[in-house]
Amino acid sequence: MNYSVSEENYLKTIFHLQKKEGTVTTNELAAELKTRPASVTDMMKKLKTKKLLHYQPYQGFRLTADGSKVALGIIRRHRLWEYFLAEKLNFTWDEVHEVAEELEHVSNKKLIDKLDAYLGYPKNDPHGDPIPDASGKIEQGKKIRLQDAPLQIPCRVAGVRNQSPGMLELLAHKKIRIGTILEIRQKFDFDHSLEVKTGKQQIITISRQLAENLLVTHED
Amino acid sequence: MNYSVSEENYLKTIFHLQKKEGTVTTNELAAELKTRPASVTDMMKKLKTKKLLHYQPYQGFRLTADGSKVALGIIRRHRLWEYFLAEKLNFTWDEVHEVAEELEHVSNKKLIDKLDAYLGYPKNDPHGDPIPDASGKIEQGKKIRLQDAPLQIPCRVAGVRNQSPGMLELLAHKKIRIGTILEIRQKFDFDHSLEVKTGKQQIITISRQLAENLLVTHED
DNA sequence: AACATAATTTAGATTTGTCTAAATAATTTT
DNA sequence: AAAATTATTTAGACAAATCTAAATTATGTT
Ligand SMILES: [Mn+2]
Ligand SMILES: [Mn+2]
Ligand SMILES: [Mn+2]
Ligand SMILES: [Mn+2]
Repeated sequence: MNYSVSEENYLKTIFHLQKKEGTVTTNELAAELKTRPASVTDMMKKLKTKKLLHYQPYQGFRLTADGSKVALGIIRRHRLWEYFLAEKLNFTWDEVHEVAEELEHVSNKKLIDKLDAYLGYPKNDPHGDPIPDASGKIEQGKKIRLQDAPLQIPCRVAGVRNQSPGMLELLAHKKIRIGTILEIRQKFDFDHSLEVKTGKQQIITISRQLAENLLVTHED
Repeated sequence: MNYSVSEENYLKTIFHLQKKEGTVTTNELAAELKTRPASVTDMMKKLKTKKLLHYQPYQGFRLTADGSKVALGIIRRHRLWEYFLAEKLNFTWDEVHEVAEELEHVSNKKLIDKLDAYLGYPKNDPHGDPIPDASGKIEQGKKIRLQDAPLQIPCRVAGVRNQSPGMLELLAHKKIRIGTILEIRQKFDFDHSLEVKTGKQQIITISRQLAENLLVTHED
């Protein structure tokens, strides 16, 4: 019932990767965790014997129901701490991830549930990602890329797919944050750039690269 | 500059033990950490090569200045988290230690300093122990007469009000020095004598005259 | 289908932290 | 001072997590 820091980091990363495609490969996971494929194989064998993973050699892997449950617990802790750091300790949203990466491994249930209550049961972390509740249930607001959002309909920035310093710098410059309301006025086929109206009625231009990495939900 | 959870637990425990007596022994430390003497010896060698410890085989050990500095950092984190848990998350004072035992190992300086600020720079943890500041300085409690110290609470001999030869002879005989830890077990109204437990777990009797002239501070 | 390339696994080594059992040193008792 | 006891260290082993290099399996190309 208790997992090592290393096991937890593997489980969480597999959970995220398998959302994008059904199944995760050895090299993919090694790249994401900055480790070697041989190390991944070793860990996959271990997680399989613990029944947290479906795995047959050369076939890729995905979490079992038990594995997903463990992963959701880690993600809950990670995102609650991110919220705490941003909301209570005044960390900026690009600083919180690194610290939460360590705090997430303190797995005392009472601590996390009390933290949740103290924070007022927040629904989303500072990056707009949903926070699983105490039972592991996660609210999926259907996030789409700004690029794919309909014209003339206001939507709300709910997350980013990329947290590179360059991206964050650009967002800061354009004054776009989680929660910012955007409405696409026009799409230009030539360079796939967008002309967008902000909540403050300013007209700005958003490049294809940025529009691909901005996640929005329907405003309501 | 970064230490493992295990190294940190050793450093912190040595710091606490060496306060009671100048030097710490292998068995003492093994008992406190619930490990084996052989494991302690292994770790002592490692901490010595890292220059955190003074250690010669069979001679016991104590922290170097560097080692104490690291230990104080761990104690600062531990006690700040204890304060947070009690004050903000409504943990009771007997629950906080166990959780802080894990949180103390998240050693991000910015996190701890921001937490400190958020909590309003508390001076003491929920057990009354002083919290070291960001530079590692620890506030020593004010000196009171042993006679006026609370029962069942360990305190530290910090001075004497009287330095007559007779007093010093008596102190030497009872093996009481500056730094000795004493805990009052019982106060007798008839003659105002005290039954006191020493740091070495010996039970001794201290007369009214002596108790009036011994100055102690709250431990730690 | 055969070959080349890429992905994955295996074999064997390393580091960290722990353990048991045996050897050695220090301390206490006689 | 010798013997007995206790404390400490050493030797050798093990589990966890990682690595490199080599072997194996899968995939893509001609
Ligand atoms: Mn992590
Ligand atoms: Mn996040
Ligand atoms: Mn600890
Ligand atoms: Mn405390």
